[in-house]
Amino acid sequence: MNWQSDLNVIETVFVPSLERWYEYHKRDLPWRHTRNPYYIWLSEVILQQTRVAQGKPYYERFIAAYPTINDLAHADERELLRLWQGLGYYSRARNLHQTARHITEQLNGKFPETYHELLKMKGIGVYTAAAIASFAFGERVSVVDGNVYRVLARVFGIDEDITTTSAKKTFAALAARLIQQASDPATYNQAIMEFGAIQCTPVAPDCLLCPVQQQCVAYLTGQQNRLPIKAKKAPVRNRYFQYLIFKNGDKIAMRERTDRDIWQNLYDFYLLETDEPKPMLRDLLLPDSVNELVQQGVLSTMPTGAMQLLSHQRIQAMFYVIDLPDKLAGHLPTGLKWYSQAMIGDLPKPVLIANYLEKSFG
DNA sequence: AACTCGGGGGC
DNA sequence: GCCCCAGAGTT
Repeated sequence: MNWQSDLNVIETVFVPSLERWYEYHKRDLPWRHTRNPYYIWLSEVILQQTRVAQGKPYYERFIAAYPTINDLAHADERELLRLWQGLGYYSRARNLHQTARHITEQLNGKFPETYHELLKMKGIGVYTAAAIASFAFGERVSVVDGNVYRVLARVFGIDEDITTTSAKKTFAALAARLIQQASDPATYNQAIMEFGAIQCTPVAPDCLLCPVQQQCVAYLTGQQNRLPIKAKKAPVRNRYFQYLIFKNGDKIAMRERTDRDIWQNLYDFYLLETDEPKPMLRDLLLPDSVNELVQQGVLSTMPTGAMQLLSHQRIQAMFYVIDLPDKLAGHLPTGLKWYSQAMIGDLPKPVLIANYLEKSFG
């Protein structure tokens, strides 16, 4: 079935229907009370792959901590990551910082105002560029996010796999055509996303009260639960982290993660990763220098375990606390540094580590 | 085109 | 369990 044959009929009904629906059903969200491109940008980056309910408190904290892009540009990166802690995808925070500096220093503080200029910024891709361009500057460019894929796939009965490049082109072309019908591009873009989030939900969409029910191919053919089509993701990778937590008095040894891996620029402890579970400290193959520290230290508490589920990894961690006498405090493995409890509170940490610290030392 | 990058919430 | 969330960058 070719959706293009029905497009002319549907599009003139679909767009105004969504705009009307939005006017009545839209949520009152803080970033909807501004056209300041800096605030819009901040909200959009926070909301990438993140639910509104999760991102909202972060948005409030960020605009309080960094009221202007100039403030963000001059922020301490560690403090910024600490504010971002728990949101995940930490490269978003690093790119945010980098782009704030770029705009402040290279662009003389002038925020890019067009879709194409916005796309050049680090951390601003096709979705975010379209969102800022339309919301802040009124440009007639269409956003295509997860909500839009779902709504369009259902209403227009598109059964291409949305993870493929060709499908992305199909949806982008359709969205670009639809927004030509919009009375206001910003309102329409927000409307279709809000509609996907509230009405045309992934599971159990509210078709009975849907304003475009009679225009929806999926509803009319009973395919709401089949569309959109999406290829399954690769299974999650299992990883086993053995953490050695060196203590000296009230100080704990931590290090910044700098490898090309998860949690870049966040802080954790001395880590030995193994390819299978190693619940016994004595089974760990440690470097000689580290092993010597372990031998001379005191295993001060029972080892504890924890699991952290990411979207693409399942991390099973063991935590071994080792008390070091003063005379060995200067012999930490490379990269580790001593931090007092108060200092650790200011360090950005993965949720796995923050939870552990809270439970064991909080 | 495929991989990688977090964490949480809903069912 | 499984899916998805106002995606982007790298390989």
